[in-house]
Amino acid sequence: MRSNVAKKQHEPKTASSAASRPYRIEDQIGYLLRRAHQRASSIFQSGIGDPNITPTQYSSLAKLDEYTELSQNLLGRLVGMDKATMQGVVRRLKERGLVDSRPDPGDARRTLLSLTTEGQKLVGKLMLNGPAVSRETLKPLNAQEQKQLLDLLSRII
Amino acid sequence: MRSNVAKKQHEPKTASSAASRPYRIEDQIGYLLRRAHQRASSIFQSGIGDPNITPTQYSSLAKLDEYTELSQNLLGRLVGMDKATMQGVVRRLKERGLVDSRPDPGDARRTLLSLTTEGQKLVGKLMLNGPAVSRETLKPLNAQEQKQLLDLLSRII
DNA sequence: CCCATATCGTTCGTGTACGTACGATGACAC
DNA sequence: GTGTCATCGTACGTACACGAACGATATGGG
Repeated sequence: MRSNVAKKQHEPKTASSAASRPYRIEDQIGYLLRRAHQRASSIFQSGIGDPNITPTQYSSLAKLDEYTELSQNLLGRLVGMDKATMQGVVRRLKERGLVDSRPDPGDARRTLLSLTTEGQKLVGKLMLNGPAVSRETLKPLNAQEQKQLLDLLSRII
Repeated sequence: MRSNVAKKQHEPKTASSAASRPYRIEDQIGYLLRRAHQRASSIFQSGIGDPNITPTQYSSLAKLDEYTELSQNLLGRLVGMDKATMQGVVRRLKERGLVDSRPDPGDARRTLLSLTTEGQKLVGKLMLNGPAVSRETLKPLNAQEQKQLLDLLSRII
């Protein structure tokens, strides 16, 4: 017992002074979020039904389906994307003919975005797969844990 | 009660058949992970002590600090990065003089990576701020919830 | 020994994601 | 009205993340 204290003279790198656990990258929230997000994206890509649609594109299409018409800036706020990022996402969706735009008659700064007929058809199809993608991502957890995780995540956003 | 059934002929978009809740993007695990990861990255960037070090670079440096010398491929596996991604991360770290490399004497395919003196000094400084970054990210939750979240996340990776 | 197979690192292309800076427009105070 | 300030969309640069393809090197079976 006493020798235990004596040995402390040369602490290993991973030692934890005080009561806090050792600081390990693998236990940090940022690291875990990055890894979990990677896995979720991978499952999304293989399960949503169109390998060319990314998660951010999907959420943008879904929001446009919900609201019919939105300014680019507002859409960005609704799906949590920087306006510069939004610009690239919208450009690609327009290039593919999934989204259309027209100037806002009441505010010359704004561009109003909406789904094309093709965009509506696609998002309708993809949203059928949405629940299965979420289910697969959460599969390692039981029902209560799944709910807990969603709740905890939404509270740290 | 009976009229309720009759009305079902024209369900709104957000209707949920059966017992499942309506499918909303904001409640999906992938969406929440993306947003949470965004916030964590933002807190990291402003709190780690060097705005030019990214989360992936930080975890790479920390792992090299732990293992002294690693092949690029193995480092990538340890920090959960694609080898193509790893290549870019390592290139930038070498350009900044934080990481050094030498050919593996026993296997000509491998490159052994290690921290330079400057890299060691920097990672030592940054790791002092690591706990505060994690604490800030988890601040909206109490101690038990924080533990739960880390546990749930590690189980879906 | 030699060939098939696997691994390692690189390169290229695409798509997020963000910071910064810029011009154009709108809103408001004066 | 005119000037100031905020907002909207754009442009550019950097960094992650992944798939695909490639050359070089190891390795195991025959």
